[in-house]
Amino acid sequence: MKAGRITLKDISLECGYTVNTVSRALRNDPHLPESTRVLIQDTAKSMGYIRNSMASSLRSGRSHIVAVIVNDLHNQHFCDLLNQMDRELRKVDYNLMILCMQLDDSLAEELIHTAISLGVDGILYFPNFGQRHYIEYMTGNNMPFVLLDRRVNDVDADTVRCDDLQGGYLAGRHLAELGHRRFLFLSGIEKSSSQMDRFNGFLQAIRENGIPGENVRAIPGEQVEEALAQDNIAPLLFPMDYTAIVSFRDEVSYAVMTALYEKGISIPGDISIISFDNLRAENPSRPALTSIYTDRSIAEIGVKLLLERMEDPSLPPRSVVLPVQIFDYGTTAVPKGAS
Amino acid sequence: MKAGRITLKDISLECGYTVNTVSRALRNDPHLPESTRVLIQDTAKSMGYIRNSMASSLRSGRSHIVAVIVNDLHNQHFCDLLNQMDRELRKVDYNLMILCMQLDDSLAEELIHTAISLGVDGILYFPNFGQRHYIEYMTGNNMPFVLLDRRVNDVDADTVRCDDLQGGYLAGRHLAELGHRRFLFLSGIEKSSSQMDRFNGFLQAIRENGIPGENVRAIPGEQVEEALAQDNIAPLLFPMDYTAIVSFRDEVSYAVMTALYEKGISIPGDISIISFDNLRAENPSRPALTSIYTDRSIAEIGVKLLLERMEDPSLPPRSVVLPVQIFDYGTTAVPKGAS
DNA sequence: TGATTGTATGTTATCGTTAATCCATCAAAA
DNA sequence: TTTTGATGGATTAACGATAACATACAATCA
Repeated sequence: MKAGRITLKDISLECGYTVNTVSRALRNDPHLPESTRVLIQDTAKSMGYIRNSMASSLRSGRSHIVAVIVNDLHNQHFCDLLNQMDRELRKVDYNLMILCMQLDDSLAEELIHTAISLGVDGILYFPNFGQRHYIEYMTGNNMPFVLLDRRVNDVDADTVRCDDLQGGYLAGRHLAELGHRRFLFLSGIEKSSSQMDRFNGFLQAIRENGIPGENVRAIPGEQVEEALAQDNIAPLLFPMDYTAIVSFRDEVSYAVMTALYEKGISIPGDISIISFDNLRAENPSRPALTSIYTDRSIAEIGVKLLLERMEDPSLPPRSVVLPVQIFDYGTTAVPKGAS
Repeated sequence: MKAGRITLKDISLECGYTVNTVSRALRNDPHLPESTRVLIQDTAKSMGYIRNSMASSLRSGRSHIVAVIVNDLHNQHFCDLLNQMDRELRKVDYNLMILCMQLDDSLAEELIHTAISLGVDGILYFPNFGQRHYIEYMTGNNMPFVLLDRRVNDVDADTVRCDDLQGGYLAGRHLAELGHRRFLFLSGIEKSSSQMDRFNGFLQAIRENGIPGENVRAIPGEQVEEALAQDNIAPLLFPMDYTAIVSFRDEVSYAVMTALYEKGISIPGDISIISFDNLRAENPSRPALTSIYTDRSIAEIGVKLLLERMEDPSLPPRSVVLPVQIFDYGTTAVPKGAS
């Protein structure tokens, strides 16, 4: 019996072929005759051989690992996407490595650094705002990558994201058509392009319905996030000078719903609520919520673009904008007393 | 300018030291004089050097990666723990690689295989039931590992888990003392040791309070999970021959609460509900829920045990059982009409 | 003064795998 | 017969970093 890990050399000794031939057999090199290949593969299996990926990657230059860099794992929206990516990548024999920046934006560069150091073949990146610098870091190191969920201004790179402008528009039109005239808009983090687009789309829709922009009370994203973190979102909801709430992501909506329940305010009887993201599509354990989102294809398409980019770095940059839909799960209705 | 990645050799050429000296400088070898080290490090930095971890790991035998193998990422409980692990590991300059088995139990072996192949330094493993085989696979390959959240019968390995027996007991005692006599117990996946322990602890507590075991209607875990997946948990709740619900994990509890709300049944007015896991500890965006859990230390301690094991494989196996507490967030009360 | 120690480096040999070449052998084609 | 071309494989040289050992030179000590 051998001490450490079994290597190609051990197999080579065992079955009489050279290391090279063993290597090729285990990689299913078609130039080897069936019989040799089977013999070697069987021997390897019976000896409990496990390929040393580090050596393999070092030599071949490919690691078969894709890294995804995310903000954190507390957002179910992200987790769903990660799951889907993992599935997509596994299909084509890649591993997904999740690198999490723990809400600390400055970790992004370090994580990209780590990914490059580890020799991943590509990076899926959920950029926050103002991260051109990091993106140039990937470009400078010839690292294939795809931007997800958000576009980054003035950066010409592969991107997949939802049509946030349309999303905001749909939300606004839906509520306006129901008869709502005054709104509370709970923003996401300021300056993210998703945020801006959704807000602008929303404004456009209500204006088209003859509602002035002043009828929207918008709470800055920082305030919302802070309130959420402190489990104290109720103060943001008063005075109740509106009949409908639009919130930037489902997590916030759930917190709001809970706060309203506690005050005895009914949804959608007293207040309508609509939000973004696609929690519900993947996670049936949450209460239904009227929401605007696209399906999981953002993960699927992101992976697809990345694989293509890895294959051919000279491809022109592509940008995929996924259409969104409104899914009415019953948290919106005509405003009170207006039926 | 150089084409591919910068290597030690490039730095060596640039600053006149040998590759070896450069390598040592970048690893902060104390035998090098300050001046040389600083010079080399500065040169490396200005050239944009990024260490090739594959080559480094291959030679040194250490990858500075720890893998964690999880069921899936839909359970917020897991995601919280992962976040915490990541943080702990980053402190000591390790990377966490999350390998997800997509609810497909048979993937476990493949993922362990992958982890070994990638040369991770250790594995954090959330075992499901009946997985001695996989554990032996790690042992057989001299891979340091720690079992989390669940014990595996007859396996003598480092383990960290919550005291599920006590958890079940606390739940039972709490409800019995409030005056509840008939219960609905929504189980987790059958045969998991957590499940068994919680149920047994629960039974023990109510028996001590003079309540017969028949007063507990237990729904098998498979049925619960299936209902959850189909977003149709309501049928399990009828007939309503009980006044309190105990559910195996918070996700289920939320689904149940939603279902009850929809039927106009109030919590805790009509029905009390109590559950396990520690969602709330990390995620304030969920409604409060009377729940039994320990803190995030399961991640912290798991990482600690693993690091120790990696350092000294000859250590005797250790088993840490974390105490649990009941956190009463107001979803339990005296049964209706009993006050 | 010669021996010894220590400091600051250079040399050389791997780690395990894969890529690039090269070399037999044998059969079919010219 | 010689040429050509598959077969089936062996040889050799990397990939980039690190470990073990060696060396040169100065400082220290008996």
